[in-house]
Amino acid sequence: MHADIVDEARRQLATGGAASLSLRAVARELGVVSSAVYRYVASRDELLTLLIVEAYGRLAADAEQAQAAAGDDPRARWRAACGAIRRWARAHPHEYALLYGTPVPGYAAPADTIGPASRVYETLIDPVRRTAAGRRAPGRTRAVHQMAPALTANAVRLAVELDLEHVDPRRILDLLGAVAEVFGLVSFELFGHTNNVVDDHDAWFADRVEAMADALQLAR
Amino acid sequence: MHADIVDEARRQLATGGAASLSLRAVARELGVVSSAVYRYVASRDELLTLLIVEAYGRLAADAEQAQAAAGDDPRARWRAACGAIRRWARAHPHEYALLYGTPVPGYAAPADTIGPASRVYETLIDPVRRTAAGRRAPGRTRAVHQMAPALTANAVRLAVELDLEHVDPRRILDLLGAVAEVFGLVSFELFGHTNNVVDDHDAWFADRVEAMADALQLAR
DNA sequence: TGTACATCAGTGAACGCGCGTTCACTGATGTAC
DNA sequence: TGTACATCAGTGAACGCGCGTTCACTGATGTAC
Repeated sequence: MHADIVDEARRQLATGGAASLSLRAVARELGVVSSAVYRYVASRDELLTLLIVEAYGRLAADAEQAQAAAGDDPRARWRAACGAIRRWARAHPHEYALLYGTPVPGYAAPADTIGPASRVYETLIDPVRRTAAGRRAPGRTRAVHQMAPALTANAVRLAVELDLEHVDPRRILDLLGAVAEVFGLVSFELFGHTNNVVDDHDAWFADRVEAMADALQLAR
Repeated sequence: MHADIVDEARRQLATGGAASLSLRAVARELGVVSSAVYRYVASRDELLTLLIVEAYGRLAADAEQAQAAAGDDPRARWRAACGAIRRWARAHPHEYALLYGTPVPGYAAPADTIGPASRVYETLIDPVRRTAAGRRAPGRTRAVHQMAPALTANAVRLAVELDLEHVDPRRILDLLGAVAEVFGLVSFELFGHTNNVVDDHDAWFADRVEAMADALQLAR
């Protein structure tokens, strides 16, 4: 029953978005009186949290699976993760919006959502880690700007936490930027900001993924 | 009165987000009966459209003004536009979310919003245009991946439409990616995805802005 | 094999709330003669 | 200068809707003796 509730809630989320998800509607669809769902779920917010955690889990599972199928090449793994994220987002736009769009007003994401969210990022970090461990791409020394000391410290902290000890701080910041770009690209496409701008979104995304791989100097 | 309605609506938008904007609440706050606002506004959706158009206008005005104050240097103008966008977003998070976050469910943005939205992008395009017109940054020939023919066509079309005729198609696509990254960075920060990851958001954003300027080879 | 009891999933009614939108109306203002 | 009229901003009541949450309850199931 608990599972039925979450399933039905996900169905409604997929149809109308988080705003139009209601416990009453879930109960109605399940052929049960509205107060009955309170035996299984404490409140609407708790249900929302369940949906968020589950959505992160599904997205992460997709990305991980695609990445596993891509073999050992860092660049292939980067492509696989990016592609899986975009594919999942297009297949589940409202769930994507719940995770990466405007936060639901009045809803504060509890700590339970941090872990599942990290699993997604992990797939984007992986190719950089593998590049660092193995041989690097032919070193192109770019004339880059100076990095602020505070940023370097931040990058070093992340390197330790994310098991990227031997990665250049510069590249860790580039990776953060790339992550933001990946979700920026997907959000732009999904939320309609590229209408009349981009003709072929598949090609566009693929091109950007490759450009980011270049910028991150991922090994081929 | 019409102006009072829009003002009050914006106040409510700023407080609770688009979801909790109601005509009744606006009327209440204006000390007027709820049906009275219908003399000035046809529906909630129309009011929402007004707010969107106005928000784009304010954001664009901010960015343009900051850019004008930055002088002629393309890199300075890029920094100014990016900085102004982020500053505005942080000052008006709910309005930012209305423009670049999850689309309001059941609301279809009419064509009136395209123009104002473009004005914002224009400030990000400007530095590339100026770089192309003037001298370029020292040419670093990057070993980049092949571009799909369809994408080149797309880039050429955009070049014509955006008055970027003499800009390399490759750079036009890089610019699109940079635009996505700018809004991706701001959204990540605003929507809480960088908590416990980024320590100093000011420094982080500034660094990425510089990195994008490097990637776009903006003239200094 | 049969009775007494506990468990607990689901009921039904209610509370109190807010919303968008319509519609016939009042009553003040300003204009025309 | 004074009356008749039109305009139109704002009223008040209503329609019909949906929501989250609480609470005392029924009645079927399964267990214990």
